[in-house]
Amino acid sequence: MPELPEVETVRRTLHGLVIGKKIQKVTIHWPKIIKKPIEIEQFKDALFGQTIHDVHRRGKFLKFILDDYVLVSHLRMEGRYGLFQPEEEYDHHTHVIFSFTDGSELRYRDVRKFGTMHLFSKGEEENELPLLQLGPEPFCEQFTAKYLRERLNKTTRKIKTALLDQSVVVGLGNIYVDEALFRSGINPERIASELTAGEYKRLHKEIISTLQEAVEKGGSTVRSYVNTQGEIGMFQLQLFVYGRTDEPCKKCGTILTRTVVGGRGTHYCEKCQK
DNA sequence: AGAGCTACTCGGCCGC
DNA sequence: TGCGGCCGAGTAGCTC
Repeated sequence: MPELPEVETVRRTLHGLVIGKKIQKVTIHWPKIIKKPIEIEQFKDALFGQTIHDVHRRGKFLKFILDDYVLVSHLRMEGRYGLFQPEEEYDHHTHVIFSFTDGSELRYRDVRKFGTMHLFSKGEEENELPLLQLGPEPFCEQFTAKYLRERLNKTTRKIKTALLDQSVVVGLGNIYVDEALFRSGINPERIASELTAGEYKRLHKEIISTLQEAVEKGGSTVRSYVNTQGEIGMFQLQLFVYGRTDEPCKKCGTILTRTVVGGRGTHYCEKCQK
């Protein structure tokens, strides 16, 4: 389940693989991945002859910057990209293939078929869904503790649910939201409006540092990798709480608790998080 | 009218 | 072995 650090790692790796490549053909095996334009022949026609000039990221979305278009791609839980040669075999989970004029192919594989692609004329993508209502990037100066507190101090939602809302701040998913709340000492079930200014300050700091450390590890120590399938992936990082139900807290030794918040499996320490 | 729910997408996987 | 239920990111559409 790629969140901001994983998507950023994929972006950096993709950048080195596909910049300058010109699309000669697009093959689509599962049309429902393509959300815009609805008519996939239009999608293919638009991409024919387009060169990939850059790969950007907005929240958990990848943006392929082409001559006249921007391809916005979301990996959802299991979407993966990989660069291949045409003679390499692919399985039935490979749904979209971009064939380049140099003979290589960028393939999109997605076991659950949840991923999406939207094609926009250049410049229109930020003004339409799915990018339109995204909140600030966690590393931009617009994302301050004051912003976070003012954005959430009237909501009755639980803090975890609010932080997963991409219109508040982009990039957090189920793993890093649990990690950031642990590091902040805040119980995920707390009502967002009931957090103190001090807690918002701590939370803001830990959201940034949790994501920043993961990006740094994805980019250096841990590194992105290309698996045996030739796909870009990332090694799992050291986590404090996510997926550690019934294991001891790394700070206090208390056995970690699992609950469900907003329909999401939630991992936390009852002693460290108040 | 804005906020907050629920359904929906999908298939691997788990438990009965 | 077969089957129903679960999981999850984001959006549409609903309710209040």
